Amino acid sequence: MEASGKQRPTMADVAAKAGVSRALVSIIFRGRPGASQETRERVLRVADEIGYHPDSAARLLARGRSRTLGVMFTVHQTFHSDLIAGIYPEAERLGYDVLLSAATHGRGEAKAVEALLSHRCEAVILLGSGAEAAYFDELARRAVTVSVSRRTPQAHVDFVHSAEGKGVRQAMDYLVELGHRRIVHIDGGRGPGSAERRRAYRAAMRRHGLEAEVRVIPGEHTEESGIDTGRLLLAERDRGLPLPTAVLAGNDRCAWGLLMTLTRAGVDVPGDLSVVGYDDSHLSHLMPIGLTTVRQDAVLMAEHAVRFAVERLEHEGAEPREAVLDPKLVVRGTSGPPPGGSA
Amino acid sequence: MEASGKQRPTMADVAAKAGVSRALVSIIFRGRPGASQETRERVLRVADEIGYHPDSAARLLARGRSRTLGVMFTVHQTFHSDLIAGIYPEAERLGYDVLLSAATHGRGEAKAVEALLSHRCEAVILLGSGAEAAYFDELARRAVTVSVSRRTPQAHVDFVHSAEGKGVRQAMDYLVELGHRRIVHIDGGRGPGSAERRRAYRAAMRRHGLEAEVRVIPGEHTEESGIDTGRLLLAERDRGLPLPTAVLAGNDRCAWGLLMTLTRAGVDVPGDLSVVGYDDSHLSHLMPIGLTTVRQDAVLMAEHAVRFAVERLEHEGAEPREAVLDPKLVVRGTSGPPPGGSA
DNA sequence: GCGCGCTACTAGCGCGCTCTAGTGCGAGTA
DNA sequence: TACTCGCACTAGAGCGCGCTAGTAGCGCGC
Repeated sequence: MEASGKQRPTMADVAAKAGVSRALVSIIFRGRPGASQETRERVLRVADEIGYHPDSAARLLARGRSRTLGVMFTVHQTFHSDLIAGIYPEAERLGYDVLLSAATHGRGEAKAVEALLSHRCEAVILLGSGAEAAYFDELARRAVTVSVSRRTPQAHVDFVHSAEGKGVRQAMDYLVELGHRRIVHIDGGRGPGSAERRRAYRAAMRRHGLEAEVRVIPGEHTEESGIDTGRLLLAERDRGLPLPTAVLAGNDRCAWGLLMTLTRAGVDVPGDLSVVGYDDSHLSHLMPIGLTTVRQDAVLMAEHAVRFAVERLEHEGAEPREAVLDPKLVVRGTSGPPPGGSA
Repeated sequence: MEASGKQRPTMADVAAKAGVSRALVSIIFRGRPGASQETRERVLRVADEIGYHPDSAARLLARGRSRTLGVMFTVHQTFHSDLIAGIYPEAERLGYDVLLSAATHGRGEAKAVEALLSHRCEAVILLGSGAEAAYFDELARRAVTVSVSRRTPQAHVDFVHSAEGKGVRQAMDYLVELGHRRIVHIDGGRGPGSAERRRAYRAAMRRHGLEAEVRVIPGEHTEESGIDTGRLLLAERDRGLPLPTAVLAGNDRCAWGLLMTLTRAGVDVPGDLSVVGYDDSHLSHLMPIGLTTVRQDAVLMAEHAVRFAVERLEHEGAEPREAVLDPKLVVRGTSGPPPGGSA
């Protein structure tokens, strides 16, 4: 057990010790027919004894295919964690390996993706990528590419996202029905889905005859953004302006920041103001009074993404596809009728 | 651009097109001396033209060393995100690649680690592992192993963690000095560092002559745990029992859940009750009034972990080491004097 | 002219595995 | 007996690289 004498045993070691050929060991480890039951058991036992574990790198090099999916995600994006949790089981079910690479501050998406590609991922699944169509296309030339959440219609890759419009519409209809009129939207800037959500918000307001009340506050998909907006609204209130009666946040993280800020300042949610999020990331049902939010089913989205990738890999020449999942409004504790029964 | 004609170009392609040998291309891509400036530029240009990118799998197989660090983390653990963000730059600085593998519900640590190992990671960095000493030892035989946050003294691996005792002591001294006496601790169950924190809490209470007030509420390092505790305390209050004046949570996530629950129920933090977290994960300064917490410097911890791994890899036979970083109490908005000036 | 050192480059083996094209052998068939 | 067939197993090429041990060519000193 010296610190660094870690000579990994190889197939040849197993073969020698079991008194068979290397090829047979390979057959056995791949679970192919062509070995008798006894030999199979003996070889596996020997392998276990000497601590043999197959080497993916060599395996992956030897067969042309790597059967590996690369996933690019952004650190601290809670919804990405939900997606990752859904990707693993589906990939495993289909016999694929998963490699993760994170984009962080100082390590851009491109770098994260490059790492995946250089490890021979056959397909890349991008979670909430902020890249442009040209980049998607370039990527598509190198590997099967699936973009989750971010839709860039021009690009020649698979997309999985939810029908942002429908989600927003449900939320808006719900709020209006409760009597809200002063409904503000914090948008997600260049974040995935933001443009569609913003557009749907505007459309819904118009449809309900509330165009005069339309107000989009620029934001991001971060807690900071919600906090900033909270401060902004409180400052306005202190200057005598009325608070909105409902806020549709860009995503759950933003809603959360807003909620914290307002609640701490004594604003009663949902008594004084309703807050609706977007994503239904695992945080939202954790909030003590659950967050009313538009649910994107992370597991379903993850499964679609994996399946798209695998199908494109296994059936050559398939055209890129798009999965548009129906989001669903989940009413929890942060929403209710506006103060005074109507705005 | 057919969907799946992705024949990656190889070194041989570059060599042929540039009219040099494969070996020279290799030299150039490794940045070794032995090629003239012009040839270097020409080859790189050609490589770029045909879209050549080196293949890690082959590279890794060819040189014995993979120069790859594997990182096992748990999905949804915010602090792990902070650590990951710190690991990348340090690894890159030292010329190492990083592979991530997540443990999720249904995909245990062992599985996540196995994936890393099979991709030939030379070292494994475990973030907040819940494994036992025996597992660490077995792992240590297969690869250099560094455990972050979780300390298991018996095991023959490197450890990076913070001086839990010191951190808790600082927090407790601070609270007591403010006049708190009814200080409750929500522990982290089997979570990393919990045992030490619990012990330190008890010791501090005793040292301040408050053993009669010692109260440890069993918990976990999750938001749920904080929420549950919050409900428990509120229920007690409703039955006429006094609230504690301060709560030392197991980590920030737990503190957060508690904070949400209490705040929503109208408890004034820090007026009625102070809350202190642990970790200083990026959430804590995001809370509208920042969370008073014990700061573990994620970046520093990450750097230590990477350096430990690399040093063990490059200097054979080095003995396992332990880095104990000093945590530091960060006083923000969730703590203050107890109601009435003293408990 | 010769050996010397230096730079610029090449030949070819081997990393640990997969996979195609086999070989040997006993049972079944005519 | 001669043959085919199927099963259990093996030989060996090759995946894309890294790397050691070279070679070719050139300027230099004597």
